[in-house]
Amino acid sequence: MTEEISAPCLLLIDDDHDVLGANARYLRLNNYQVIVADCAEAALERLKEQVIDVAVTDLRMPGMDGISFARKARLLKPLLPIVFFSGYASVADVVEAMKLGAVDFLEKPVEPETLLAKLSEVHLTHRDAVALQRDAFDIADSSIPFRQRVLAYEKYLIESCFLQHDGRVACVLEALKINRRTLNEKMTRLGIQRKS
Amino acid sequence: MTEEISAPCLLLIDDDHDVLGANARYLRLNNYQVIVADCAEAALERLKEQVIDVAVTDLRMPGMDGISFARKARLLKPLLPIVFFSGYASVADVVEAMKLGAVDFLEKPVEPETLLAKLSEVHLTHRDAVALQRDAFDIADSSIPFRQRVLAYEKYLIESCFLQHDGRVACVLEALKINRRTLNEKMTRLGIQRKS
DNA sequence: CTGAAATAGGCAATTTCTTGCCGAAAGCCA
DNA sequence: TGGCTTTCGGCAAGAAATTGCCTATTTCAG
Repeated sequence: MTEEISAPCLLLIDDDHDVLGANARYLRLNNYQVIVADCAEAALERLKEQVIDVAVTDLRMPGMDGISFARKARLLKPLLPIVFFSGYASVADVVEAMKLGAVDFLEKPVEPETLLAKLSEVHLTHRDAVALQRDAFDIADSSIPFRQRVLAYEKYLIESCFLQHDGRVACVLEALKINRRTLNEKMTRLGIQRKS
Repeated sequence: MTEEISAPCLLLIDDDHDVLGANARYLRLNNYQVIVADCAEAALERLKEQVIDVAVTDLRMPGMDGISFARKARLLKPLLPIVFFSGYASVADVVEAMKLGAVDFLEKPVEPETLLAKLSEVHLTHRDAVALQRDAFDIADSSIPFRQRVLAYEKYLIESCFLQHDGRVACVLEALKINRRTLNEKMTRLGIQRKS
């Protein structure tokens, strides 16, 4: 397993100090290392100076809003998972946020339990097919080397094939018309784990 | 330039026949080749048998809804740009749709002009992805061997990189971080011709 | 037309990938 | 438990890809 055991580092952004404090406390109790910021500007500073695994931000804040924050954050950390929450989000807001690569958009009031559940989901799925597809297919980022992209694509092909065939190796071999040893080799090389 | 002059092929899905017909007419007048489907099931059939550049679907439909459609469509065509529209979308709906790779989510009523504008935007930003799909995925109803797919992907990567860099080999080498000899070898093997 | 810069390709050494063979481990059902 | 099926991995030969070196060809500005 390549699971990291260390506490994931979370950047929590909310202009409401009470909510911010309460959520931070709850998450700290649940094995998160939480960094708080009460505005987007401060959050960007934290982002520059620390290694952050995931950011959770309010949409509407005085000063810079969540969308603008995400836009700037993307420049700093292209792959940072960002979770939004807001009480009065329009469809356009949500679309914009998701286009900026938000992993989810929660509606206020956000129960700490919900947030926690969401975070562990993020932790689990972020490396999954979606991220892979991004590596393999995102033309916008032209800075990814050829080899890396091809490998990401191979990984995506194999993983999606496993998904489609319910994890049966034999079926995958048949579908991809690939030698079993080759598949095994590639899975080892690409770090693909079979999940039941 | 390999610009295609042919009309982009659009798959329009809506269970309301009146709206469907009206939009289809309008788009056809504006140089789109429009294929209509009044339910998701029919749309999937069209997707299997035809080369589609972009799909536009209602969210709420009797039978399979837009989200389920997108989920299945993704398996067939990983890169198909899908535009959703709906009158009463919840935040969760929009999030789900965007996670499935929707390029946008419009709110009903959708003015034909808005849709048209959105489509040309999609056409601009997804030109490359659509090209890849043609080369690497349209042939692929999952029965295409692994190796063949990877080669198609490599070919796409190289060709699109040449497009982006105006045919300059040196720039392509730099962008893909690849050895010149390797690039030449691959181009020979993959049958890639440089065009000025 | 001329020379510099960019690009292509032959050759060969080296590296990497593929894959058959065989035995072992894991999972499953009666 | 015992046998059957599925999957995995070490080993090694063979196949394919990578890449440096050197030279030929093409392109382009002056």
